[in-house]
Amino acid sequence: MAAAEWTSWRPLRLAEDIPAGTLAEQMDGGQSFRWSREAAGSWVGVFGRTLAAVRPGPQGLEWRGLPGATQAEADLRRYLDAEGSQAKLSEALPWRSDPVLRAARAAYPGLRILRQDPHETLIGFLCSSNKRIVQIRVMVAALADKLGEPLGAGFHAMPTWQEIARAEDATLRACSLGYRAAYLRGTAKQLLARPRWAEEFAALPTAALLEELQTLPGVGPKVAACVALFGFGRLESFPVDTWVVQALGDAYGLRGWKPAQLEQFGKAHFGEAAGLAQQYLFSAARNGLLSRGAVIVPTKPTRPRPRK
DNA sequence: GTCCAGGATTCAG
DNA sequence: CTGAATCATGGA
Repeated sequence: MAAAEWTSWRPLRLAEDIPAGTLAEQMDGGQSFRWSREAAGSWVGVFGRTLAAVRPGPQGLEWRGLPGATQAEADLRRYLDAEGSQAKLSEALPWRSDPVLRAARAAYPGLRILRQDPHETLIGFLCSSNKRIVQIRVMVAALADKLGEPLGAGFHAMPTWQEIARAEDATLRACSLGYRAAYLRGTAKQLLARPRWAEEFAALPTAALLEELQTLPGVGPKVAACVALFGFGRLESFPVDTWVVQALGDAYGLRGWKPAQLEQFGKAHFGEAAGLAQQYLFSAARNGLLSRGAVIVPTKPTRPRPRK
């Protein structure tokens, strides 16, 4: 197949700069499963029907896309919150009185919640249960490559519910979905009968949205919270996963609390942008920056010790 | 071989 | 209602 005909790299002006480390965490930190790192330190991925690449440059973030994709820049700007609407929400988080949040926030300055498509977010997190992020990326990539509409340069859009419903069992099995294949099938079957579901869901207040999402097979409290946060822009949504359980247990002394209790704590403690706080904590915990009630500041990259 | 993974569902009590 | 078992798959 032909090599991608990219536009040249161009600056993407952001209200606030994204440091390279934060960009990596934002593109590959479990919000979206559609970005991959290229050799030159850039990130390439698909969101909606837009193919784009981004990289940190000397003057700030740079991007490129396919020629003729006239909406790509506007789409990317919205996707990355280029206008900075989350900046004041982040500023308003209780980081001044909360040393754990302060450290996590300082570790990933400029980290934002990606504004993703509800459909794509739902598919991604339907695949997410009991899987590592790298493995989720493999599943989602296989779904797109085998079932999604070709976008050129070998990239594909996420499959529609119809494309998922029509797929052969063998095709889904080849995506390494395991028991999650039934989640996708079941949700596809329900939402096929409801083509405007995303708009209908978007009109609901957050509590009702979370409830409605959980009527779908494969969607429990945690997946619903992720879809509400990343796909519907509900910044107050507070997903409680294994990393957040660990972070709140270790660094906040909440060991033994059940997920529902931790969710309530998170919403009460962090407020209207609890989901953004959650993402700071999630990233810090997953990268080993929180432990045992203290915030660990790494001095050197830890290297696995040779074992006998 | 064992254990675990951005959990959800089903079943027993 | 709560807690435990089960669910496919791949990597460490």
